[in-house]
Amino acid sequence: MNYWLMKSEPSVFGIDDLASTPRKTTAWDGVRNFQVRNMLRDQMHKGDLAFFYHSGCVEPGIAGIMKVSCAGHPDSTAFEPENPHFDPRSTPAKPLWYAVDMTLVKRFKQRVTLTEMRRHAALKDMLILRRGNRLSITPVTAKHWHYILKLAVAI
DNA sequence: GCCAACGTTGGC
DNA sequence: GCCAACGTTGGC
Repeated sequence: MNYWLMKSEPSVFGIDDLASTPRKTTAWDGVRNFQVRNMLRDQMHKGDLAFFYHSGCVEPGIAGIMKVSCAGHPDSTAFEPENPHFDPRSTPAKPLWYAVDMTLVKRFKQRVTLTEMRRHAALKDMLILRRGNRLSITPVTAKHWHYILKLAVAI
């Protein structure tokens, strides 16, 4: 059982969008970074939990929890010429890019903001807090996961 | 809108 | 294989 943090810009797709999606489930597709591709393809397993992180907005932070409802599968948006994520290097026979399906577990009543996370020494090693980190998905340790859950309740 | 960080591309 | 140029991310 692994824990993850997954970024999305709420102006594109936020946690409220996921909540209003049928079965509260979406394909987490369009990732075009090889490091993240490897996590999607090889390391994210059904049942893993992930924080839904809002980036590129007024108050960046963790908005809630999702779970992996389907492990890595070829990202079909790469096959669609009309899709902005189209990549001719990827074919159904030899897929280059992968996606997972994510299902909403819960929305936090109050979000754990980036500012709040920075205030806690216990979280200082989190990849998301590291300067210049741009990976849209990062692994989260069990220790950090549970610490943030407590923050989410306490705030 | 600015800028740091960093991945990708392509010429050599 | 090197490295400059370029594009993207994302906090501020």
